[in-house]
Amino acid sequence: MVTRERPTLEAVARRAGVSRATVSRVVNGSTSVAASIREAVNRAVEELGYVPNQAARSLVTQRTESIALILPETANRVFSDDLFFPAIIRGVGGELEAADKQLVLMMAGSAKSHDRVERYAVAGHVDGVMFASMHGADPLPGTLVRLGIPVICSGRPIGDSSVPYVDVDHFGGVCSAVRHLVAAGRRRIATIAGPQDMVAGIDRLAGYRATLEDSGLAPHVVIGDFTRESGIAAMRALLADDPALDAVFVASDMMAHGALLALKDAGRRVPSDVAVVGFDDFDISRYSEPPLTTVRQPIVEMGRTMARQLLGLINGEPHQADAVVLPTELVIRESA
Amino acid sequence: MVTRERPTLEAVARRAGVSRATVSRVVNGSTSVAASIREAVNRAVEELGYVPNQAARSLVTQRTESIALILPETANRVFSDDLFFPAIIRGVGGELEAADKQLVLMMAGSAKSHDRVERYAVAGHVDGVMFASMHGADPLPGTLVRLGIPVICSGRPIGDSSVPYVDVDHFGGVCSAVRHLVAAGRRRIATIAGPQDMVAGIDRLAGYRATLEDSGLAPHVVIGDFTRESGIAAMRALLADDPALDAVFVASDMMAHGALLALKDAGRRVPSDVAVVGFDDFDISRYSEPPLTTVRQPIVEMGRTMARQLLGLINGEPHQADAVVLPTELVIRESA
DNA sequence: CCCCTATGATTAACCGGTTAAGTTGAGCCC
DNA sequence: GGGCTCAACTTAACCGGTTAATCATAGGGG
Repeated sequence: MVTRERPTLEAVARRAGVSRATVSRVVNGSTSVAASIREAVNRAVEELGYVPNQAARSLVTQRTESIALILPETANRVFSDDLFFPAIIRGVGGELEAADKQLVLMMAGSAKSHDRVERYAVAGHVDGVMFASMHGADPLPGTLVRLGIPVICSGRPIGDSSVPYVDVDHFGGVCSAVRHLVAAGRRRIATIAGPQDMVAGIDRLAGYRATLEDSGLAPHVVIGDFTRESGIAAMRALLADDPALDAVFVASDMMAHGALLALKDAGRRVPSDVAVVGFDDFDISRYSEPPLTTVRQPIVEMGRTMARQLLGLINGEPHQADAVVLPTELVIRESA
Repeated sequence: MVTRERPTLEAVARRAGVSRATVSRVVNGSTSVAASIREAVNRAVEELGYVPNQAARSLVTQRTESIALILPETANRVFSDDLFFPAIIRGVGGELEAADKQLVLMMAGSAKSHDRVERYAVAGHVDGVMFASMHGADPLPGTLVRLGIPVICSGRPIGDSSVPYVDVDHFGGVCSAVRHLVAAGRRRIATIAGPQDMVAGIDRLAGYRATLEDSGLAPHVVIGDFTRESGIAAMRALLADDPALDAVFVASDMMAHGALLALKDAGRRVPSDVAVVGFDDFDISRYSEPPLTTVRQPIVEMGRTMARQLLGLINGEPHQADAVVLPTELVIRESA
């Protein structure tokens, strides 16, 4: 493995017959370099195939040109069944690429890796940190903010108002979903809620409760964990509790798919016996049996927005919004 | 944004009453440091909350402790419908975390970003590079290898035998799948193949052709692109060509799901009228209607193996295998 | 008792850039 | 022509580590 000698600034300078400082200025596009010299330097750069050494540059600029995306799950759980993180990565990746920043991916499930993430960020290995969808009241984002590290969360952080975030309008989306069910004449509307240690789970349940109360209907809640399996189990539990239910709002498409399977298994027809509405609008909901009415949340756009906000923070742009909330939208298909 | 002063080696050295060099040796776990001094240094490190500056370290060691994973698709296509990349990331991520290396994610769809990746790797920003599932005969991996940069591909690279890779036994998996169909008495066995600029597409089609020939049956091929939509379209085309076909091997689960939808739409029953076998064993195949018989490939394990092989290369371990091929396995459910 | 060696610490050079401060020289004005 | 300004370049200090070379000290052998 012969890691070939790479040319340094010094080499370029010698070849172009100027000083290191001048080459540096040319490379960084500074003004106040005579056109003739600039050309000579550029030619030397070209001929030698010079590429700046990022480590050396970082050492003095205190910038790494890379940002971390923290996925607060163990590496094993992330991606197992979930289409959320991939979509976030897609949005973030596109935006960072355009800004010529590198994306460093970190999983932070265990307490040990949680530490690792903190040390890594504090050590200045990245210019900023983004947290994707957190559980519970994680103190890490707040800690980093207090240390002066630019941070953005996806999803309003629980219990720490000092951390800027990007989220979607869970509440509003759920309200329009549940109102849709009410308007269709459904009266026994249950819900399969998400985990209650995540904002997405909490807010969607709150939206359900509020709308039901407005309509003078009684709530009927079972909690799931956003997986298809939990959707199946939760649907069975709901049916056991209330065999006469005529609708269910499910807090994620994956669980909704599980619910559809369980309903079919129980001999219920969708939507004639039981109407089903999901939340996410993943591909899968277009192809489920029947196609799923669901609340679309713009996950890729959320990733993009997070990246944009973070880049703004890093560049010290003023008047950065502390929170950005993206709209959700009810997509009506056949299940309700 | 008050990026707080971080303590340096110098500060720790002063506090512990020793030289910088000694602190460096303690931090890097070198032997030949007296226990008493080691303790004093460690205490100082603790008290000051010292974390080494990676840029400074990289500058001298020529190591960055991070490795790149290249996803050779545009940021927009990756993850749109595909569960392959997430699984690779999961495997790679776990293994790298254990080795305390950072994962830098790069999308390399456009020619421009292709360049960017090359420059980035050549600039020594990463200690090694992994390519996930490539299209066509991409020269980049070979280029990097020739420059002395450790590289591993997922999937045998087309047209460049100098690049080490990790792959699965596409051919063997497909053979057992098609033999299973033949053994069940199917005689008009079609296939929906994958893109023919990818090894996964090519090898799976080759396996199909070989097994069919062995059995004295006639092949019937339509090409898809691994998406569900292409599976739907391909299945329709196959049925139009040969309404009497009694089985189809589909080169990916996503396309197989599309095929199931198209078959249902055409009024065919699965498996009684038409048997269907997929390839991948994604979650979705357990829950399709009917559950999908498919060839399981260990994608997460592939990611893990790639990471392990790359780490071996980076550490200059001898006798590194040039190729690792992981086994596939036929998972029989209800569709065939 | 002296010299040699082993052990463990320090000194100082170096990695490859950026940038403040200093130098040079051309152009302008009186 | 001399002094001043200003643009354009060079010099040199610095970022924060690693490590080869060097030095100090204690212990052991003759």
